[in-house]
Amino acid sequence: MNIKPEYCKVHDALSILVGKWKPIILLYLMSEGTMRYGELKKTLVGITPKMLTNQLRELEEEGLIHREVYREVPPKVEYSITEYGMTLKPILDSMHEWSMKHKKRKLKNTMD
Amino acid sequence: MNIKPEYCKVHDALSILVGKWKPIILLYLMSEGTMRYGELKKTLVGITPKMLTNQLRELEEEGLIHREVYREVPPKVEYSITEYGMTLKPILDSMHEWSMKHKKRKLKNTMD
DNA sequence: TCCAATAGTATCCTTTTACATACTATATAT
DNA sequence: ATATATAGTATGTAAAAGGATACTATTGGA
Repeated sequence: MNIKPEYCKVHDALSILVGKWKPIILLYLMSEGTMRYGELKKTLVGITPKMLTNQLRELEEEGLIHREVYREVPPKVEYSITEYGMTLKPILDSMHEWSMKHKKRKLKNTMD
Repeated sequence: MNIKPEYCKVHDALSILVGKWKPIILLYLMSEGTMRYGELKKTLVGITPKMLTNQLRELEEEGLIHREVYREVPPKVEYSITEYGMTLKPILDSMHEWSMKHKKRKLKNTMD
């Protein structure tokens, strides 16, 4: 265990999951296999196109998802989870399990 | 699995771990048991007093750590992990394990 | 009487995230 | 010729997170 946050191993895993929509995008792709841009946009209620593109690009840069472009008109782009992305599943699972067991939702969130 | 990030269970666990120094503070308290403010300050190289207090207060609000004030002069305050805080250990462990296995540190980070 | 030690506050500033809204390119079908 | 569908860009703003630096209260001991 080291001193600076960047040297903390936990920080490495955490940092690639941080982003308002990243975990949920990963979860969807993990369970759906493949989704088109528009499909994701419809699913992630409230996300702006800019934000969606941004989150997808960052996940892609990390090698967690794959972006497949079909050269058609109108355009078609499919996103899918990579094998590497799949390695995050145990982490997401442990968080999901923890939340189910322990998290009493806070008042400020009940209204959303 | 739901649509808005706040409804995603993973988000609950994630959100309480997010904060530049939170995971590392939790890890230290988990392994050391109890630490004084100044001890944490010395350990977390580069943290400002404001930031340290802020992170500690947020962890305390979540019930993850306990703050024990000794009414002495000079002041003495001890921080310790709570039982509830300890429930996060499996998550931190899974992240640590993942990082050890998979994370090839990126170039931009090697210089820090 | 003044200093040291501890656990913070107070203020101001910079950087990073996220949100809102409007706009674009292009082949096909009408 | 024009509208359509899709996957984005562009631009500007607001909110949250984090950083730098200086300051405070207390009191037992020199």
